Amino acid sequence: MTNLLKNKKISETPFRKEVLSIFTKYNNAIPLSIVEKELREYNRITLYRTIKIFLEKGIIHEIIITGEKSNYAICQEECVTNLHYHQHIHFKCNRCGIVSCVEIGKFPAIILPKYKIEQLEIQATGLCKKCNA
Amino acid sequence: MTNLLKNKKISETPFRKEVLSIFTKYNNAIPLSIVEKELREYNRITLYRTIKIFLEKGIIHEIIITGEKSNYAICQEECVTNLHYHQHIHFKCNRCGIVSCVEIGKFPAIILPKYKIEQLEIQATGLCKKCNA
DNA sequence: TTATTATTGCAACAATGTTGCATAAAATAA
DNA sequence: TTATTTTATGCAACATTGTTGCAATAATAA
Repeated sequence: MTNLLKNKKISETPFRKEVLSIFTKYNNAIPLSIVEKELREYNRITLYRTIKIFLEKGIIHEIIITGEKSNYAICQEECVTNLHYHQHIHFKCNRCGIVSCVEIGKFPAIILPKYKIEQLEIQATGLCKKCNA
Repeated sequence: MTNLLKNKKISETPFRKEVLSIFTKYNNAIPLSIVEKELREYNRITLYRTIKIFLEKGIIHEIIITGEKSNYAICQEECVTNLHYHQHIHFKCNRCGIVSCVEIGKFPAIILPKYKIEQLEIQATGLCKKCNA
């Protein structure tokens, strides 16, 4: 995390640092609306561009659960730019509403005859650890 | 398919029949832009409302592959309204661009300790049957 | 055929996202 | 450190996507 921006070769500006710190603060995925609330003041356009470049550089990744707004979460180290081969599934809790990346022991092998699968994304909804307790 | 609209208890209008026939014509998922192209003329608002009610009534379902526009496909019979427990995965071909529902023999069992999984959605990208040949 | 109910299309708006360009700030070279 | 180059920011303006109230119209039920 120390100097993630420089590592990814993008300029370190106060705004980008602030947005990054918001993502690091949460350990689950968050929608843009939460980023906006955390920023005391911000420029809409700059925020869009910041999100865009963070996505491009593999700093964050986007999680779209059908019927929900986009959520964003910090990428783990194995997340190479533009090739998000997740070893986790994306989970949305129907009770608390939190979207998170859940590590999974062994990723299921899906075999489709004659197809070539390059990327796999698994999304689940239900009750999270806390809400299921 | 004969009288799907009446079965789902929504009025049968010329426009709805036309939109439905477009979805039936394709045997893969299609984005709104294709529906628009197939309709010689249409009202934007009515189309949105038609898609919305088709989704609500379980006539079509929405497929959102990260980074892509929404695609829509006719629901199979097992698709009960509001509870799309797919026995297929959603596949996007990186070469021809087509999004489709691919039937899968046995759905993988994903177990997350302490979580309760209610719905599972699996998305894959790669090369489809045709493009991989 | 008539009465009731639901759909359509218009106008107007709201939310979300993009682009060109001048200014300001950050990174790099001297 | 300063000067130069490169990149980011903010404004204005626009594009796309989706929504709502309401009057007119069409579909269904009686």
